[in-house]
Order: sequence, then C-alpha cells, then structure tokens
Amino acid sequence: MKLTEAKQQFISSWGAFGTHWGINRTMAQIHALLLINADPLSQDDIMEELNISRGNTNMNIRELINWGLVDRIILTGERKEFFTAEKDIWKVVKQIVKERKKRELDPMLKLLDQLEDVEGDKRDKNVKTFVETVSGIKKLGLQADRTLDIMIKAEENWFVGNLVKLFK
Amino acid sequence: MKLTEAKQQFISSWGAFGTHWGINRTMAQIHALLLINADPLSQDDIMEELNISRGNTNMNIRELINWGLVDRIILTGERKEFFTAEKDIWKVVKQIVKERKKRELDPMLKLLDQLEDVEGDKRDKNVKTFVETVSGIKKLGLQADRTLDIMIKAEENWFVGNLVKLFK
DNA sequence: TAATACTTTCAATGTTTTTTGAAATTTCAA
DNA sequence: TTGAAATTTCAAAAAACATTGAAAGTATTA
Repeated sequence: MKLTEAKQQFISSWGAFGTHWGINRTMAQIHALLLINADPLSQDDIMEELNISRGNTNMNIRELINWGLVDRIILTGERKEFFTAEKDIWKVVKQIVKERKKRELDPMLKLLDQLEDVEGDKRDKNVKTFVETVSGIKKLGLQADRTLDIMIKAEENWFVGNLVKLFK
Repeated sequence: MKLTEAKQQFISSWGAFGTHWGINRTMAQIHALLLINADPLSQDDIMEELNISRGNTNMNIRELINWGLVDRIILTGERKEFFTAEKDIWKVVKQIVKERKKRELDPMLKLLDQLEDVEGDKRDKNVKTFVETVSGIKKLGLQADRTLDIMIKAEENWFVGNLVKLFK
C-alpha cells in the first residue's frame, strides 16, 4: 500500500472509529492527520487535506486543544499558527482517560450519591432493587475512579510489561 | 428524594450518559429502566414508562438483547413477552467490554496490521512517522486486547480488592 | 381454521448534530 | 496607527441519526 492511500485509510477509519465513541468525526480525523504528520500543519493545510470548511476546522482544532491532545505552535518567521499532536500513544490514551473521567465519571458519581438516599421502606422490593442497583454502580464507579487515577500516573512500561503477569 | 423522582432522574441521566459513549439515548434509558425494576417488564410497560413508540421500543430491546444486556422472559400464563436486565453491574461491565472489544478493537487491530506495511523508504520522515504511529497504536491495542481478555474472565473481587494494591 | 393478541418492519417524519461560509474580530508587521 | 493576514463566531443549511405508527407478519388459543 502506498503512503498516501494508507494515510487516507487511517484518517477515515480513525474518524469512523471516533463516532462509535461519542467523538465527532471531523475532530477524530484532524487528530489522526496530525498524529501521522511529522511536521506541524496550519489550519489551511488541514482544511485542504480533509476538505472541510474553515469554521469546522477551527472549532475542532480548538476542541482538540481543550482535550489536551493538540498543541498550538508558533513557527518563527511565520504569521500563521501551526498545530501538532502528541505522538506518544500512551500519553494520548492517558490524557483521554483523564478528561473523560473528569467530564463523565465524576459527575455520574455525584449523581449516584444523591440517588442512593432515596426515601422509602427498604423492605419494599422496588426500593430495594433501586438502592442496590445504584449502590452497585457507585461501588464499581468508585473503584474505576481509583484505578484510572493510578493508570493516569503510570508509565507505559507498567502497562505493557507487568500488567498481564500480575493478573494471571 | 422520592422513589419515583429518583427513578426518573436515574433513567434520564443514564440516557444522557449513554449518548456520550456512542449509545442511543433510548437504548440506554430502557436499560436503566430494566436495571432498577425488580420484576420483568413487557414492551407495553416500557412504552408507557418512557413515553416512546412501539417500534422504537421493539428495536432498542432487540439491540439490548444483541448486546447481551437484556433477556427475554416468558412468564407462564402470560401471552406477552417480558424483559429483564442483568443486575450484577460487574457482569454488565464485562459484557459491554466484551462486545465493544469484538466490534471495535478487533477490527481496528486488523486495519493497523494492513497499514503497518506501507511501501516506501523508511528514512523518509513522513513514512517513518506514519509507521511509528501506526505501530505504536497497534502495540498498545494488542496489550489492551490481552488485558481486557483477562478482565472479562475475572471476578469482581479481583478488580475491587487487589488491583489497586498491585498497581502501587 | 379463524380470530385475536402480540411482535416486527420500515418509509416517512422529526430531532439533533455537524458543517458551512460570510461577517466580525483580532493580530501584527510596516 | 493602518491594513492585510489570520482567526473566530454563529446563523443558516445540510447531514446524520432517532422515532413514529400503521401495515405486515407470527404465534397462540378457542
């Protein structure tokens, strides 16, 4: 396979993949494009490569920066801004985990706390099932929270090297 | 908080939560509803509780059954079918992980395999970055694949009890 | 077997999300 | 300062996705 074709393939698949995970297709594609480009790209480069509008490009780059996945680069002698993505995939994964934890897991745990102390007779089957389900989710959520915190601080070696052995 | 209100809250939040993870809102809500109901519900029960149409209900129940999260129950003496969800959250999580791995991670790894042997001079900076990025993702993906396989087979105790200690 | 209860399908419709592009704003070199 | 280059905004348009409901299909029982 030629490089150009492989790049296209990667970008389009990364985009499709993203949509299954609640990530906007264009955002995932821009990320993919920056991941596989050695040098930083300008907004115009990205627009041209992906055939998308200026506004769309701008919004999604911003979003990627908010997620901590892309950096704005100022090249000396250039008026334009350039953009580049972190290439170390382990760092990328940790960053995504960190953000999703903050945006989704933490609020969910807060909600479960409130729902846990529902009024009513605990002997009532419906109250019981509700409370038990909510508590069960909270318990696992808290554990996931702790585990992910540790993962976020860990080195890749830890994950790739030792995890499997420890679990067996 | 009253049970009715808490249920509503849980269902609606679970639905919103789902949309952030590429899961259709209604599907997540039906799942939530079945999770917190001690007894199985019929299609009509679900339609009424969530104010959704027959077709929508039917399609999303089916999807939940495909995901292995909901079971069809035949109650003796009843003509209708009833539905119930697995209440053990650890089992639910493992089932979701198993399915998403099959549907998303496995195909992604297959793709990366193909992209890895792109033609071209490895000294070319662009070829080099492409190959390195793809290989990096593949390496981490394979590790995740193995780790998740172990997780799928594990008991909850393992996760809740020992994981943290091992990681420290 | 026929009548009835229940389930499934899917074209049409509605809703949400994404994208566009032109106008407004900001930046910076001269 | 000024004004050209670059960036940002956002209302409107397009695209993607979800939902409806009536008709077709199936299973059950009298």
